[in-house]
Amino acid sequence: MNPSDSDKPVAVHDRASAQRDRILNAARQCFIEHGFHAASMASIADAADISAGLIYRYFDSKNAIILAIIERQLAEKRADIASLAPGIDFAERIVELVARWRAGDARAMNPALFLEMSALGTRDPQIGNALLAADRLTRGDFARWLRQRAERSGTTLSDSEATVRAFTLQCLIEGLALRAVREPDIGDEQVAAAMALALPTLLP
Amino acid sequence: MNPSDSDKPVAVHDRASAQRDRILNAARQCFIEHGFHAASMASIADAADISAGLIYRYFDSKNAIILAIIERQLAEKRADIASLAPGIDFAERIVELVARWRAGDARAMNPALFLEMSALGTRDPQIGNALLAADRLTRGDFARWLRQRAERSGTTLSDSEATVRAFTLQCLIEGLALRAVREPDIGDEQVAAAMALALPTLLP
Amino acid sequence: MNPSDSDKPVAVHDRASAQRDRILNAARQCFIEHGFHAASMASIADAADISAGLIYRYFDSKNAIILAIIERQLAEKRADIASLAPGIDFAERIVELVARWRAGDARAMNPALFLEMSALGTRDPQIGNALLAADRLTRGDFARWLRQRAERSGTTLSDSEATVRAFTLQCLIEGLALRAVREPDIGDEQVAAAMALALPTLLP
Amino acid sequence: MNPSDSDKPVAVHDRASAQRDRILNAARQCFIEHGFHAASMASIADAADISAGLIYRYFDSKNAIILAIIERQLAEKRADIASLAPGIDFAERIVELVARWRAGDARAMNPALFLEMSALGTRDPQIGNALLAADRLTRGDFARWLRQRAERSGTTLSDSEATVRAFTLQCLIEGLALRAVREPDIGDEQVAAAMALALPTLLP
DNA sequence: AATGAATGAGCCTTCATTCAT
DNA sequence: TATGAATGAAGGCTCATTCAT
Repeated sequence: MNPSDSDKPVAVHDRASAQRDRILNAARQCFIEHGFHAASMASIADAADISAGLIYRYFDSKNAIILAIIERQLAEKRADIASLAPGIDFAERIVELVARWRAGDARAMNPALFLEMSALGTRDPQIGNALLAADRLTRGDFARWLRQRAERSGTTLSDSEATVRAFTLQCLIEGLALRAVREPDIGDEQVAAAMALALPTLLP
Repeated sequence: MNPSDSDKPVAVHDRASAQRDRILNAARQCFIEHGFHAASMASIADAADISAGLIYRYFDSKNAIILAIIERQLAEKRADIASLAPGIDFAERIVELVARWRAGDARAMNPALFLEMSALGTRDPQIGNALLAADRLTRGDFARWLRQRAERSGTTLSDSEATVRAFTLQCLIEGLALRAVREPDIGDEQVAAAMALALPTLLP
Repeated sequence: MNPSDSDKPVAVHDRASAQRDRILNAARQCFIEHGFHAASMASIADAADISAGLIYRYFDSKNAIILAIIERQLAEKRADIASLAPGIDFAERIVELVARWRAGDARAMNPALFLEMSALGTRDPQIGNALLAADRLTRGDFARWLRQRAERSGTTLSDSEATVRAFTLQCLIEGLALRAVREPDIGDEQVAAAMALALPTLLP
Repeated sequence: MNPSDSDKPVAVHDRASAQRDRILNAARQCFIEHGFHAASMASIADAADISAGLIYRYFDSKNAIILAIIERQLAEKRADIASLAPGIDFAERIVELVARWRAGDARAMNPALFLEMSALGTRDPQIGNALLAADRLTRGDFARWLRQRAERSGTTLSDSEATVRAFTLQCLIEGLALRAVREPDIGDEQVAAAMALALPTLLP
């Protein structure tokens, strides 16, 4: 295998997807700072350190970028929540997650974006449907994990019961995301105390 | 008394604040439908059935309207939450409230607007501070009510304990607002079941 | 009748349609100078001595302006051709018309625009249909006139024969329009000689 | 003889002019479909199945391509018209030619392009001059042929008389080209009838 | 108080052209 | 020779805001 052309296609693909990533990262930052609508393509180009025109080689339109960011965000959120599950120290994990949200950890969902895209879903059906689908996935993840956890602790949880708990957990955690946006300097202890209060009834 | 100016001061004031209200109602509708940024002054003028120029006699700028809407929204939210307190059937009240949110009841807070302005608070310090202040008020309301309720049932609740519960309730209820936006056709029963699950530990 | 408000509606309408006219005249000039595509909205605004944004109060888009210009042009062409008919000195009239075309008389059809919009009709079905309809009208006008003329001179002309002559006249005259574009300094005599040669067989 | 460079000069030249042709064919198609201005270099590159950058090795600019296309078109038109001359069945030949124009025969002049470039000649002096020169050639061809034809039929035709007839024929035939563009579904019979009517006075 | 015409900055997007590879 | 990524200058259009009436 000739190395000089064996990985050419890969290289080409890498370049393109690296550029896409570069643009998406820049866009994410701009959207966080100014909102989807107020962030201009020029500002994204600036942040990505490329020319404005070049963006259109990688994305059809600003809207396509917004969509891509939203999908990323949904994936990040799913991952964030998946990261809660494994252990036993559930409350502690949530505290950490909220702290990352508040800190603006670039690898986690951004809560302000999360709110804005939720509002957007109200007006744009395509986005609305994507959100709906993602929410159902998340709830399913949660319910599944709760039943496993129940099993592990020797009890059982009916499907519907698991779903109600998952729903409630979702409300609680997203409510925390909202708090993280509106009161960015709330302390970890407050979050921890709230979790200590609410979780016992929700977890099997 | 000269009839032509007898009640002018009052009339003028009435007229002016009626106009302001007219504009704010129109703006609210436009903001709900298109978002703060995408709603144009022209569309607001249209909805208010006045000319675009006239708006500037009552508001300095579009931003001033947004601010006014946000303040209204915050008041509505406080009222919404105050309406929860009085009775004993707290869960039922929440279900009703969420139903009104989902239905787009014009006299209640609009949840999509609530999300969007929360995101906006991230970028505009003036808004951020207004939200912070409102949240503290709400939490105070909640805590006070919880302590009264505790007293009424013969127990006591420390200040800090009341605050934690208030915080948790806030997360839960705002989480429900978010759900109302993202899953507008969730049933009342799901909300009721979630409340039945979560409230017992939170209420004294 | 109070004169100060009796003609207000008229005044209002006048203003708007005066502005539309102002814009169309400017657009016509720009289109003649640069072509439909190459003329910019900014150049039209400049020529009309108004701001670029204002144009959009009177026209939906650049395309709407092009359409309006084309319709105007078609009307002008029909009028140009109608002006040929009345007299007996048909050849002379044609010579005059071609002279006006060559001179760029603002009240007559502009032959360069005529060519460009004919080409455009190939690509834009809306324009294509408008042209087709206008051409049929013109041919009808011509045929009707030929039959009247025949009658007046004591002969008759069948419908189909009149149509063929009308078609031939159309080709000849439009061919002259093309010549006016491509050889703007051809002399009147050449046109007159050509007409003297061709018309006898075509006119009854 | 070293096979690797034996026929290089020829090959290179062939290659280069083949590429030029390839590009011009693609450009012609694009120009017909979208017009000179609206056709993009990218679309031409696509149609030619080469990269956009490569075009610039063979042509200095888009304008150079337009110029080349126009020159080609003028040659095609001259050939089209030359093809009319040889026989006696002149009318029939014209009918055939118009049919080819309407059908978009790739080897004949394209009438929509013909119109567009005529309009362009109004604005770009270089093009205007090229058109003028071509028209004079065509008229000369025509006049020469008319005189030969006269001779053959035993009469004579003065230079100026031949020129007037040539001019008139040109108008008629170009008028037909215009008709071919604007009424693409006119029947051959109509064209034939028109020719039967008009030609007798024009041909010796 | 009220209108709506007018402005002009700024936005998204396209495209001819260049250049490193 | 050939590619296609990259640029940057326009271009069409929208919109908050102002102002003469």
